[in-house]
Amino acid sequence: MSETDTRLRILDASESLFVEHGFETTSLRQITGKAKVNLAAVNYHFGSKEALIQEVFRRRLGRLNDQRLKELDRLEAEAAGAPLKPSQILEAFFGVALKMAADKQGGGSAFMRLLGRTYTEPAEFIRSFLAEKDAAVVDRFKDALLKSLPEVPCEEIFWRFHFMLGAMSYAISGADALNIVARGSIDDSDSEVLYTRLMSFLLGGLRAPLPSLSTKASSATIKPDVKKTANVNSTATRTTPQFN
Amino acid sequence: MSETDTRLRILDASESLFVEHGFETTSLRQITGKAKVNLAAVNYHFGSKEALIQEVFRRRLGRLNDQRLKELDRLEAEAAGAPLKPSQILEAFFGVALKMAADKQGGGSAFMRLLGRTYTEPAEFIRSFLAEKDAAVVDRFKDALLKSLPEVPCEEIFWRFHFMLGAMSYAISGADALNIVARGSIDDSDSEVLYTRLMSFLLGGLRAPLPSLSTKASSATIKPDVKKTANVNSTATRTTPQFN
DNA sequence: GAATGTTTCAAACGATCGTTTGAAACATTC
DNA sequence: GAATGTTTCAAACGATCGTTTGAAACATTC
Repeated sequence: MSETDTRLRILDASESLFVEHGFETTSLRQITGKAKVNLAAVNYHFGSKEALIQEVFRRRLGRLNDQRLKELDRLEAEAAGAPLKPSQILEAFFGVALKMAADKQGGGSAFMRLLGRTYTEPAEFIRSFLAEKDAAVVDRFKDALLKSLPEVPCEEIFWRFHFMLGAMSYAISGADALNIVARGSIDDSDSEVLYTRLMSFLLGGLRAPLPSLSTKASSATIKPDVKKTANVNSTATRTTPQFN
Repeated sequence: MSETDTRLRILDASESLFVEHGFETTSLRQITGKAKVNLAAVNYHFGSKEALIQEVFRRRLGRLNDQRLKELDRLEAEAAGAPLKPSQILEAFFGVALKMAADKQGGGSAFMRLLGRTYTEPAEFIRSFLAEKDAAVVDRFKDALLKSLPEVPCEEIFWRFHFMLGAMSYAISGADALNIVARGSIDDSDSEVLYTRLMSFLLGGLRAPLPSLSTKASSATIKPDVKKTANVNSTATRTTPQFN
């Protein structure tokens, strides 16, 4: 068994066990048992459990974000300076992720389920590690969105990006929970269908009318009825009446 | 120290520690230390750590879902049989939740951050416990949405509901992660602003054009460009061109 | 082929976990 | 106010955790 073989076996076993049971509940003995390697191998090859967790993410996150940037580069080169359509940007960011999530054989499927819920992970070192790896990519996509939707304030872009991440997270990892509530009537086996479903939803949310944010907000009260129609779309005029 | 006092101190301490560190990482010694009660008090009053976790949820989830149903009842009584507007339904479901999340003094704030990420919790007993408590409420709201958006298939409603839950989860628990990426430029202190932001996004997503789902989908391939425009809105005709 | 470096292995380390115990303290009942 | 029931307390239980150890096995170097 070569060095890399042992390393890979540990990484693969860790990944699938983390998806199934989480970081804390998964013990090194479970991991080394599944990987069929000696218990001490984890500390020998990775140094610690914490470093192993980071390596599980580093391995896949690099490729995911590289693909995202490559796709964005391609689109921007094609557009030759013109702003991209929102749907193109979302497809580059979320499409690449869902494609990885759908790739059962490459092993990316399990990883994406793990990634989805890790943004809300309580453990500080994981969250900040993840955010650090993503910062550059998010910057590029945020800029593209700002260019694509010039009427939308930067802060609003950030928030909607964040909301979209949440929707994607649940889309990937959530069919289990959804099915308990839906009493088994949900089928998430078809990743293409899930992709088109999610993309419609995300586009609708991203291009929703801007909320009217009163400049001097009384922070305690919530006024659900106050809302103003604003045009969010840059490539055409939206004159649709609002149905709030 | 009365019985209920000890119980309450344990529940409150658990809740805030669970938010901060998660279920598995929080030890009973941390909890009883923070609550200033004896270690054995947890097993005496709750039976086990698992039962304590369930009680933390039971305590607040009941009230949350009761309020949601009460609000829906009120709206439906007002409408007198007519279908509600999608925005009304969302406000009853998500508005009540965000109101609880914004209520710093009542302690609901911490709980909602916890709840948001618990739907993707790996531990089976937590997920199924949660789904069981929510099933009745989700049923009622799903029915209201189906009535409100008769053109939308039931399965699509389920998925969009699920996506919205994800967005809400990130909205409530996610400003930390968002701020690392956004380099501290995000302010989530104003809950009213967050509410209007999220509601715009959710409504946009819920009323997005239906995706065209090819009846015989090749489950491996993803075709991001195939998409059809469909009218989702029930209360008026949407003739907006699509900008995909 | 001896020497050196790398990887594996079984066993043990100290620490911490959730839970249990039995006595003491306290409250309630009659 | 004795008896009974409830709650608190310090201490210990066995189990499991991540990590370390030192020898053995294996691979590579010269």
